[in-house]
Amino acid sequence: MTTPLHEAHPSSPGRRLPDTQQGMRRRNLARVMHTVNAEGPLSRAAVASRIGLTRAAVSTLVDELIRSGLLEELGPERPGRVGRPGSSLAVSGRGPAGIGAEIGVDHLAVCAVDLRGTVRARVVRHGTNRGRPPQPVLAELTALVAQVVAEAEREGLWPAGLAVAVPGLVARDTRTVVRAPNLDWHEVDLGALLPADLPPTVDNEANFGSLAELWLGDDTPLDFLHVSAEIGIGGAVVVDGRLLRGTRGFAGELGHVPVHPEGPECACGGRGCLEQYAGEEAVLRAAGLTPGENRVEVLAERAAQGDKEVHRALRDAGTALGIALTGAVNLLDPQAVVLGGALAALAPWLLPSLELELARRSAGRACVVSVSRLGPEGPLLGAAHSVVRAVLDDPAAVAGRT
Amino acid sequence: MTTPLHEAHPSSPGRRLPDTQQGMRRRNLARVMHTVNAEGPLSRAAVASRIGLTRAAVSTLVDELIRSGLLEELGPERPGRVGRPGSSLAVSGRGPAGIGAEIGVDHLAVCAVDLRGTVRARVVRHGTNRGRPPQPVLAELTALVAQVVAEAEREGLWPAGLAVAVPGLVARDTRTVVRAPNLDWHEVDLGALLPADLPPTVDNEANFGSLAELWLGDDTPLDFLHVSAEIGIGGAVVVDGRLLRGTRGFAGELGHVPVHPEGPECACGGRGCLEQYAGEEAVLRAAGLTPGENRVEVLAERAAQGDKEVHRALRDAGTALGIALTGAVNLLDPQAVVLGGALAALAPWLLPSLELELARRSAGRACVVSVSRLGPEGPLLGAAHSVVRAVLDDPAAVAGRT
DNA sequence: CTATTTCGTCATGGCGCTTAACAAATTAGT
DNA sequence: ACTAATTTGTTAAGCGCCATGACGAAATAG
Repeated sequence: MTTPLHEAHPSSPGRRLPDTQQGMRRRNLARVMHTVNAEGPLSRAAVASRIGLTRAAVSTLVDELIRSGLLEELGPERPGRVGRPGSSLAVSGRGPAGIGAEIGVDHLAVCAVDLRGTVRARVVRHGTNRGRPPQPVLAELTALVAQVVAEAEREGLWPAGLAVAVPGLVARDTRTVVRAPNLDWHEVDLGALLPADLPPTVDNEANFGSLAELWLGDDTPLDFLHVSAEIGIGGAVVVDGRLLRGTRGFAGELGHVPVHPEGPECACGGRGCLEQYAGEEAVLRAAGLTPGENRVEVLAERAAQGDKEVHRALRDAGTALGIALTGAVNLLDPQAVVLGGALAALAPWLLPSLELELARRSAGRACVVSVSRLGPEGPLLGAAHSVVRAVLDDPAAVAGRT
Repeated sequence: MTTPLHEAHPSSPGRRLPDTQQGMRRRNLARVMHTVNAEGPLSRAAVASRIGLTRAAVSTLVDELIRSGLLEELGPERPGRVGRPGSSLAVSGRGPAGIGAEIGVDHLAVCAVDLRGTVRARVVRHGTNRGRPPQPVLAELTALVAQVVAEAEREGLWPAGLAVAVPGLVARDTRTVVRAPNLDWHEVDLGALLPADLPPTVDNEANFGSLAELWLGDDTPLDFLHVSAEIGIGGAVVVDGRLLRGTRGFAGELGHVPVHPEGPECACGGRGCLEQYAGEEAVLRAAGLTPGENRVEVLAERAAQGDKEVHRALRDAGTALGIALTGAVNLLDPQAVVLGGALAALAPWLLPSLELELARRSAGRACVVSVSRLGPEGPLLGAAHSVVRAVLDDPAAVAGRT
C-alpha cells in the first residue's frame, strides 16, 4: 500500500462504466487497445503480460477487437528469441477515423487521423474569419469536413466523430462558444450549426493544443502547463494526464493573470494583466509595429533578422510571462512548462528572460521550460486525436457501427 | 454519451485495483460503504438502486461487510411507505478508527475518528515546538498517539492508520518533511520516527485542511481552492474531488506568488511575494505589533475591539490576497475559494477588500469566496478522516484484520 | 534429431452478478 | 376484518468473464 490517493465518491463522475462484468469487459477491451496502440505491434502473449490478464483472456478480447475492425493481425513476428513466434497485432489502419477541425482567425483546417495516429486526409482554406458571422463560416467548414470525410472513406476509413478547435472560451458542454473575441462571436451553439450525422465536440484551441502535446509530444510529462498564444494568451493545465477544465470550462486562462497590479487597464476590467505585456497586440506595439496590419509571423521574421526593437519587445514579454508563470508554477508544481502555438516560433527570444525570471523567483524550485515540436499544428492534431482517444478509451462503443 | 473526459492510459496510475472479478468485488464493496456512509442509514434495496446493482448482489456485499465489522444492521426501518420496510444499515461505530495527529508550531494534537466520522478520543498538548529538534517532538507525539489509541480501544475501536499534519512542505512519498521553516526542520523522515505498528502518512496541514473542507464542510464543491494561513500562507487545490499534489508534492503554495513584482525582497529569492503582504509577520508589522511576541489570535482580538491600525493592515492583506487569487482563479476556474485556518477568524476584515479586488479584476467571472466552518480544526480532522476514507475506499484491505 | 521454450487455443472451473420466484411485512381498498 | 397491492430480503438457477491447466504448433539450442 503506497500513498492513499483519495478520490471522490466512486459513484460520482469519474467512473464512467458500471462495475459489472460487462463494464469490466469494456475496460479490458480498452486496455488492450491502449497497450497495442502505445507499444507498437505486439503479440497476444505480450499484451497479456503487460495488462496482467492471461493469454486465454487476451485471446478472446483480441478476437472481438479484430472482428470489430479495430485491430489487425499483421502475421508472424520475425523470430529472434527461443520459442514459437507470436502473431503481431496492430491497431487497424482501416477502421474508424477521428475528424479534427480548426477555426482560426486567418484560416479553416480539417483533417482525418486513423487509429494509428497517421494523418490520412487534410484540407486548409486560408482567408480571414475576423468579424464574419458564424453561419457562413460553419457552412464553409461543413463543406471542408465533407471533403475530408469523402477522402478518408476512399481509403477505407469511416468517421467516428468530429472535434472542433476554436480560438475562444467554450462552455463545459463542449458545444457552445461563450466568447471568441477575435472572431467577435458570443454565445454561439456550434453543435447546432455543424453536420448532424457526426457527434461534434467543441473546445478551446489551447486545450486541444495541450492534448496534442500530451499525446504526441516526445517525452511530455503527465503534469504540465501548456502556454500558447495566437492573439490572446491561452493556457491549459494537464494534471496526471488529464486536462483540467474548471467549473465553467475556463481553466488555463493565463492572459488575465495580474502581472503588475497597478499597470495599464485591460479590457477585462483588471489592470496590468499578462496580455498587456505579452499579448500579440502589446508586443507588436512595443516593437514599433502596427497591430492589425502585422501578425506574429512578422515578429519572428524580424527577430530572425536581428531587429533590436523586436528583440527588446520579446525580452520584455518573456519577463512578464516569467512573472505570471512563477505564480502558476507555485500553485501547480508541474513537471514542465511547454511553450506552444505561436510562442514556439518566438521561443528563442522569449526563453532567456522568461527562464531567468522564473529561476530567480523560485530559488531552485523552478521547473523545466520546453518548446513544443508541434507548434501551430497542435490544436488541429489534438482535436482529431481526441476522437481517436475516445475510441481507444471505449472500443465497445464504436464496435457496433461498421 | 456526454463530454469525453480523456484520461491517461488506463493501466497507468489512477486505476488501483486490477480489472478482474476480485477487483470488481472490491470496488463494489467500496461503493456500498461510500453510499451508506454518505446517505445515512439505508436499506439494502436503497443501496442497490443507488449503485445500480441488484438487491441480491448488494445482499451478499452487505453480508460480507457486516461479517467484517464495517457495517451494522440497525433493525427495521420505521414504516411510512407501502411495502415491507427495509432493514437499516449504517457504518459501524465499533470497527476501525482513523488516528489523526497535528504538529503545530504551538501545540501537538491527536484524535481518533470512527467510520461514522465521530471524534471518539482527543488529546491536545500546548507548548511551542519552534526550534525543537524532531526526535523529542515525535517522542512526545508518539506518547499522545498511544494515549488516544488506548482510549479508542476501550470504546471497541481499533486503529486503522495514522495520518500526521505538519506545517511545512512534504515530499510526495508522504513521509519526508522537506522543509518546515517555523519548526526549523529540514529533510526529516517522519516515517522512521513514528510508531512502526501503525502505517503512517505525513502531509502538509493545508492539504489535510482542504480535505477536511471537502469531506466535512457543508456544501463544499468538488472544485475549490483552499487558502489557509498559520505562519506562512498555505493553499491547496482540489479538482474534481481530488487533491492536486503536484510533481514534488508542493502544489498549492500560494505564499510565493508574485503580487508586486518589484516589491520587497523575500526569503525565497523573489520579490513582492504574497507573503510579504499577507503573511503573519508582515501583517503584524503593518499593524504596529511586534512579530514573535504576538500571533494571529492577537490580530483577531484587536480587530474585534475596533483597532484602526489592525483594520488597515488586514484590509491591505485582503487586497494582496485578492490579487494573488485573481491569478489562481483565472488559471483554475474553481467553483469556490475557501478561507480556512487562521484566515477564517480574520475573514470579517479581510473579505471586503479581497472580494472587491477579485471582482474588479475578473469582470463577472469571479467565483464565490466562502469561509471555512472548521477553521483551525481542519488539519487535524482532515488527517483523521483521510484514514477513514482510505478504509471506505477499499474495505477489503482492512477486512482481514480484526 | 531431440529437448526446450514460447505462443495461441481449448476445455474446465470458479467467481460474481443477473434473473426469476418466493415468503415476509407493510399499506390501501372494500 | 379481509383481500389486493407493494416493497423487502433471500434463494436457486443461469450466464458472462477470467483463471487454470493441458495441448499442439513453431521456433531455438545442443
